[in-house]
Amino acid sequence: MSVFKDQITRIVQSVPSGSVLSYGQVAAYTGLPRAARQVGLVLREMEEDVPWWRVVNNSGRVSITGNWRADKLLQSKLLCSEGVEVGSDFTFVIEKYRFRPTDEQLKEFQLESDYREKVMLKYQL
DNA sequence: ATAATGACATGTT
DNA sequence: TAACATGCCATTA
Repeated sequence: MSVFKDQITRIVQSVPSGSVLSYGQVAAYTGLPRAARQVGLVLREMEEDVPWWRVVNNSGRVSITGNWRADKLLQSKLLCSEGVEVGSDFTFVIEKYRFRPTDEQLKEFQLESDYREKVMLKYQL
């Protein structure tokens, strides 16, 4: 298992029920802010105990495709069951549910302090 | 080594 | 708004 996958696992597992975060956000927390696409590729093969459905497109929509064990409808249902109001067009107001880690949580992602501040700025509303 | 492949993001039309 | 184009980069073939 690569470090990248390992980090993604930890990050996604730290997201509470009812919250969501974008692929780019996950990427940013791994220290590779431009690796959003890879996050999706990794999630595709992820373990069962990782709440993959809380990871969404930054524009506020469920964008999952080409996965044999999960599709947009399943993800939408899972999110709805957690209180995220997903419309029939698979969109929702992301800023209403976006996961905003505490300083403590961010530190657990082991990022350098100056980089950590940038990430904080980018994803606070 | 090299090249193709995307559950993306962002800026331009 | 929404569609399109371009940049990205860890994996895999």
